[in-house]
Amino acid sequence: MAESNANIFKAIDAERRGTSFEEVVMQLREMIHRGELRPGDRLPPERDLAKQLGVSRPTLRAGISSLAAVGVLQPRRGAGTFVVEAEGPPTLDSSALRLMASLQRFTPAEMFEARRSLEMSIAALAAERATGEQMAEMSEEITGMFASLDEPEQFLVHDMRFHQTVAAASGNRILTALMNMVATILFEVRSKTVRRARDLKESAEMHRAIYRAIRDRNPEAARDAMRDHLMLAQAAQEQEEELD
Amino acid sequence: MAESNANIFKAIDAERRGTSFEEVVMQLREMIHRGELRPGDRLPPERDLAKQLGVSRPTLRAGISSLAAVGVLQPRRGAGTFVVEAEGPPTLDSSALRLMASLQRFTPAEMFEARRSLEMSIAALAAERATGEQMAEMSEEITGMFASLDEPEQFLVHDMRFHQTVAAASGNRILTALMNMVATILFEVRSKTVRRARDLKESAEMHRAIYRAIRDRNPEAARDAMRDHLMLAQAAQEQEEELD
DNA sequence: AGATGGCTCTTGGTCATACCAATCGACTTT
DNA sequence: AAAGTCGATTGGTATGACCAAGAGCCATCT
Repeated sequence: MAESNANIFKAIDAERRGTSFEEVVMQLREMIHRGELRPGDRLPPERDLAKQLGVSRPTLRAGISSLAAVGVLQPRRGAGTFVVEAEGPPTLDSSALRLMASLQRFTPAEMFEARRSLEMSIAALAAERATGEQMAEMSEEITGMFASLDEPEQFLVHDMRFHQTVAAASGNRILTALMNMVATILFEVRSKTVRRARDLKESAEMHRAIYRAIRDRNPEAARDAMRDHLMLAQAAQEQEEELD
Repeated sequence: MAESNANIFKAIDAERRGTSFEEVVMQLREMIHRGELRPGDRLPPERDLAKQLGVSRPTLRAGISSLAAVGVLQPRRGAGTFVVEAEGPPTLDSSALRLMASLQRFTPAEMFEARRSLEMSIAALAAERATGEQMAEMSEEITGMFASLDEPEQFLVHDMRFHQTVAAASGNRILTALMNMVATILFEVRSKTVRRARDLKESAEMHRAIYRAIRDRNPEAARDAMRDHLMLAQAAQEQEEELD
């Protein structure tokens, strides 16, 4: 029969021809990859772009939604759709990881361990590469921690900034982005539990140990200090959760 | 004027009321987080779900597109939309990282370094936790490498499977997922360059060194062996690129 | 002349509706 | 009973319209 022939052809032709909207996503990605779209650029209006790509506006919008979901595009009503600015610390959208955590039932211990692995590597790299400026910034954040031992909220800000600075000093933006992904999720958990001021002084001391190791250009010591710090932080977190 | 009053109220009321389609995404995410939607589950038909959530079908579809973009939902035409099965190695969609690489101009050296950091941690963990079964699997893949020294394509398959097995043995699915993200992108680069058979034997030997360290429950040795292996792989890759 | 307010146009956000295409299942036929 | 067929279900796309929020222009007022 002719129909079975058609099926055969379909099977042969099974080069996974994506749906039309996947085609749009691919087109846009390639435009970005080829540098035709640079950070901060504005895309043509949806109506024009849809015509230009030969698809309907809803289809185009589905593609834009996908790219917006991964944090690459940023539509602003009335203004246009923009390629996201690559400013500040590189951040990958953590929603994907958060959803995967829900689906696969990741344990907090697993997440802490992942963060520890990332930050230990980052600390070691920072010890090799940190500039004087970055080290000064770390020092300032530690000073800020000691100055806010009785203001947990403020302390947390300095804490996060310190880790950001170390990550920047590592010179590896990918590790930085991955660390941010994991840290964001852990932070959401942490912000739910009451922050007790008890351990803050000890925490600040451990940050100082990390800083000293980096300042002394001692990667192994930096790695160990970071491990000690995060192990303690995890223990404190788990202790707090038991009390709820 | 009444209008300026309205503006004032608007400013006060600035509780960042997300767009309607973001509301949909949030609803779906919470359903997943609360366990109402489990891996493999099928969502209600779009027409029904749209009515249920009080939005139009295009809006709902935009939300589904977003979640599909991060690999959580998987629409199948004619069948329905499913929550993705959490089977096999955990894999986060790498498109986000790939796009970020384009936007921020990540260097290959940076990506190699990120992979190295991740896999060194993974190897150390695997040395502590690998089961006998997993070690046997590693051994088999190494055998496969030696058996395909003159078939680069086949060798590469065993290579990748070995690293997958080590990652699984690490017991940390987050690190595994992150490693896969980075490795996927590097693999895309690698598959473009011609694979020369010259170094395959040496590569296989280094894999064996990793395996032995894991078998001996020696985390430090495993970490070092993994570092040596990936450093050499990077050097070989860079050498090949010079020849193009 | 400069600043300020409002107006209008651009542009993303939403909706309703219709039709196409792939899949699945029940029914019919052999 | 097995296999093919047809129809219902369901995601994919298209058209067209309207709403809402910025942005920029212009007229008015100071």
